[in-house]
Amino acid sequence: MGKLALTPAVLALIAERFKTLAEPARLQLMQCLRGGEKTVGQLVDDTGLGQANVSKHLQHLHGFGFVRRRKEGLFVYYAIADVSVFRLCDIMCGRLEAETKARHRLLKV
Amino acid sequence: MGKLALTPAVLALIAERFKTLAEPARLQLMQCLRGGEKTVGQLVDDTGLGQANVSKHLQHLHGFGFVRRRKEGLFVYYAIADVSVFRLCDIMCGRLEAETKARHRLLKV
DNA sequence: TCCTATTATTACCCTTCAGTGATACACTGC
DNA sequence: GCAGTGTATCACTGAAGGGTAATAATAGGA
Repeated sequence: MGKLALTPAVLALIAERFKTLAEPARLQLMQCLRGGEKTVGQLVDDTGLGQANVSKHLQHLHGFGFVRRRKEGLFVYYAIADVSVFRLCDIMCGRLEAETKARHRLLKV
Repeated sequence: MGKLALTPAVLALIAERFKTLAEPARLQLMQCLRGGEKTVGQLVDDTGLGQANVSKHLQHLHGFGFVRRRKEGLFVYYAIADVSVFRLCDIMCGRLEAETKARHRLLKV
């Protein structure tokens, strides 16, 4: 594993960050930002979520360093701050596929 | 990214799995299982969590394929079913360290 | 069979948090 | 200044879920 000792305190920090990704709305926002930086309004339109809701989720993502923000006039542009998120999702997708295959095996046997 | 299309439905499934890891108690259990399979009682002793609590978390982890179980007499042995969890934690640890460094830079500048 | 040990389940309390409408704040142009 | 637009915050509600004590289910031994 990494260099950090996985004390309960560190595990709590890690859990906190997993929790940030454990929300469909936030994953949807990250997904929308894959194409490049976007304003809050664009994200509201693209996701169909409420404006207050999007703003709150963006604060959350920003607080944990998943996105960065850039203010330009009236608009605030948000962008992915760290591509590691997609590696995380990749691994989870791999698990999903493995689960599906396992279910298929169970049904066939 | 992976081969799966990241539709809202798939994102919900991914979020569900992140949520499973978004709990210090469950991470602690996984961490305890790194040394090899253990009984519920051993996990209760090692973590200091309540028996009902541990059992519930194990059901949760098992439901999403993070651990596997083997019954032997009175005891039930649980073990890690998929090492990808540790890759996920590794990435999160990397993010943690990056955050710490960023904070240091902010304090020094 | 009865007793004991291990694990799972139930019922409950309580906290956390997503979603929302209203409102406040920030910026631009008139 | 004022009006209008984009974003953030506040206050509130309802649902989801963790922790726990009590109880049930399961297995082994006397």
